[in-house]
Amino acid sequence: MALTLHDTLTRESHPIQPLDGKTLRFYCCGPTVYGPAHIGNFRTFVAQDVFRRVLEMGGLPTLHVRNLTDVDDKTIRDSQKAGQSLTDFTRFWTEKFHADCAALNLLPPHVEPSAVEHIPHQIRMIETLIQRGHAYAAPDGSVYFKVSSYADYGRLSHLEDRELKLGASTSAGAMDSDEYTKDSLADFALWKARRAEDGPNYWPSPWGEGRPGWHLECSAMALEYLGEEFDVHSGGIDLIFPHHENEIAQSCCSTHGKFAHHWFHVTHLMVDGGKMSKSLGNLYTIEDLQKRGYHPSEVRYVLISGHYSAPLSFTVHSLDSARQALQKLAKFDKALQDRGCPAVPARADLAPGPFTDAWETLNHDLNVPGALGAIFGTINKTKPATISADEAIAAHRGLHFMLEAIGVKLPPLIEEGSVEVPADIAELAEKRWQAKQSKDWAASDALRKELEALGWIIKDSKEGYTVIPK
RNA sequence: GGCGAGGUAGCAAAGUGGUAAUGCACUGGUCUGCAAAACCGGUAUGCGCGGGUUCAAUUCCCGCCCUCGCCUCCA
Repeated sequence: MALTLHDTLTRESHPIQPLDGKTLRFYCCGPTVYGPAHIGNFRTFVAQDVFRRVLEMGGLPTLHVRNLTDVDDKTIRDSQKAGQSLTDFTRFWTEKFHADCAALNLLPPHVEPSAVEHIPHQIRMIETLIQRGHAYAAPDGSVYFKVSSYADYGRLSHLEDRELKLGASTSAGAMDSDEYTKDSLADFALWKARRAEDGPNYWPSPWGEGRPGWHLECSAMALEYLGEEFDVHSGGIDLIFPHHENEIAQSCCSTHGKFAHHWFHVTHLMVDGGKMSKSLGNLYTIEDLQKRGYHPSEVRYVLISGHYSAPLSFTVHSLDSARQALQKLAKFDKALQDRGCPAVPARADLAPGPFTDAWETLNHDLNVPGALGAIFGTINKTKPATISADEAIAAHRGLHFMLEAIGVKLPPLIEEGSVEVPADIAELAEKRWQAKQSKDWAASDALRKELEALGWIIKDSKEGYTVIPK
């Protein structure tokens, strides 16, 4: 079964088939490591992770490249502010990013190149662009890409004649002092001349000391690890313009290839009805949510619960909903284990089985929410206690096939003593048990209500009771 | 102004030219001293608004309203 995926460039869905017939090669724009990534950033990385998992579960090997932007205005500025070397500063945030990725059950990319370690590659690309007449050095030592030299500029974003529209934007960027030496406002920097405020962060180049522009690193590293043409390029929807447009221009003008054949863009996570952003202060990190008692697996579940192409409304409450949904999955798994299924089925045994409709839905433009609906549909009509042993095994393997495809790890069941009960709650619960034993129903019920008001539920059995959070 | 996405039950969110998945929440029943869990059932005559095409539209077409994103370095 081939995955079909919408392509930003053609605005149509296409089956995903590897250009080389063997391995699906794709590039994802990675994080700028100058602070903690927020869950909006992670929506994109999670969607890319699902993309990769679906291909691999479908039997297609992948080559996944995702860069680290560890040299740019923000990393340089904030490392200096922190009094650290750029290397130490970006290493710290890279490690934090990796920890968050692991917590979210993201598969590590096969290659994770660092921009600062590929400056020679970027310089080589600039030299080629200058030789071919697509770039020029300005008097101050910066180098710019000449947008007018590339006829197809704007094809991805459908933004053309951009200069005519300048002024419509409220951004102050265009007036930045950086931009003074450009021939045209549309031109963008390939190499930025050293500035005093960059401190020790500059590198030698044929045009003087400086550092690479942001857009260039992705073109250079994609070329290095994926070649002149590769299958899919992905990122957040806001990168379409100018970042991806610029990448296309740089790559197509410096090589003989067509660069990425398919563009996969993920729409933003919405919070408070708008885009989550640092400047608006409505930004959540994984750590923020962990402090509020949520597990990253619950965050992942929320992030995949909307289709990647549509805005997804995030609320803290949605994490509670995710927790219950995950419990439902875990309970189904437990019921199948009670029928003799292994805790973790062998990967080689995984097959969609009774979850085939969910698998088909997932392969239709990565429809995770639709697939989740189909998964629960199958669960609701599959009664572990009454089906045959073979059916139980098939259901178990199918469930785990789907969980692997969407990257969901089952949580421990809440009833299994995974939550610590505070001493005062335990004491109240014991008092209620005593009241119940002496058949003092009034006192027993009063204590139950009291505990419930405190957020705890008593679950009685013949031998005793357990206390679980509400 | 240009380009793009979206408006489906309390919340979230799929979907389709043939009469609305799923999760959470809520709720009725069985069970239980009462609960919980489990199981059985219920909860949008309706899919932003107004027209049109059609035997049939939430799904196609036209117009309109609203929300959101991008328009130079934001996933």
